[in-house]
Amino acid sequence: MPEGHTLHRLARDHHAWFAEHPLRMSSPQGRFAEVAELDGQPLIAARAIGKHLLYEFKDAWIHVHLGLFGKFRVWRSAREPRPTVRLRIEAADRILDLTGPTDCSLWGDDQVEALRERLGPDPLDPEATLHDFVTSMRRRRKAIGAALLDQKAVAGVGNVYRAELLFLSRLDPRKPSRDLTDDQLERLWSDMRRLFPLGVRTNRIITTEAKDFGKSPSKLRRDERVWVYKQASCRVCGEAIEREELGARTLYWCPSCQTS
DNA sequence: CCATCATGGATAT
DNA sequence: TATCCCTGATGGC
Repeated sequence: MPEGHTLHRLARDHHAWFAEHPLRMSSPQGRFAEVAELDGQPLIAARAIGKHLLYEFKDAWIHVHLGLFGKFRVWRSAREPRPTVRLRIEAADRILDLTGPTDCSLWGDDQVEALRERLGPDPLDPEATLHDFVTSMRRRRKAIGAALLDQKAVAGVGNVYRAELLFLSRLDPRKPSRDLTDDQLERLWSDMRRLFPLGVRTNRIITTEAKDFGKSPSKLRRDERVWVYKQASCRVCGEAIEREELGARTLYWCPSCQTS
């Protein structure tokens, strides 16, 4: 679940549910007990940058990073938290439980600023530009397949979108990032600008065209939503999809189509 | 019941 | 590059 679109969707929902409400804040598991210091304060805003989620309060932030396992659950009536719940946010009509995040600690403005500086352009940030992206990608010495996962290069891309973006551009994942043409970088950026908002709206990663299946995007089966990620054979040429480690994650790609 | 796997990333070496 | 962390769904026995 957690690529950039997930965090932006969470920020949107949590903002709608909780902003300006005084909230109960607790950490039943105890690992991030410090969040209870904000108990009773109103949430000013919830927002996402790349794969990071930030809750803004008057004098502090809560920073959430889901990692691979982090998950939110929402309840509409009272219930005991499971013992693994690391953050519980409670308003009058809703309870939000967070399990398994790598982080949900209290942050100051300086840490938030450092995070912003550390991350590359986020395609879901309206102020990010193609120029930012091109400049950033041209600075990398890595293969494009590794650079897309590097949050300092571009923020929010995860293993699924990486595979799909490379396929949509028919790019060889091993091509050095800095050797991509202007057109190739522009295609990557415009695909992210197009697909990530769709991911936020549907809460799913969809890179195929729903109309090709005669369905609405939300009706697509899991295997219809993507071109290559965890697929056995290529939708376009029928060749076997390869899987190999690149950038410390399993990359899925079509060696016969992705030669640019 | 147990092993395996997962859309991530920090840190040590 | 290797190691570690965090949870829970799944599938094989």
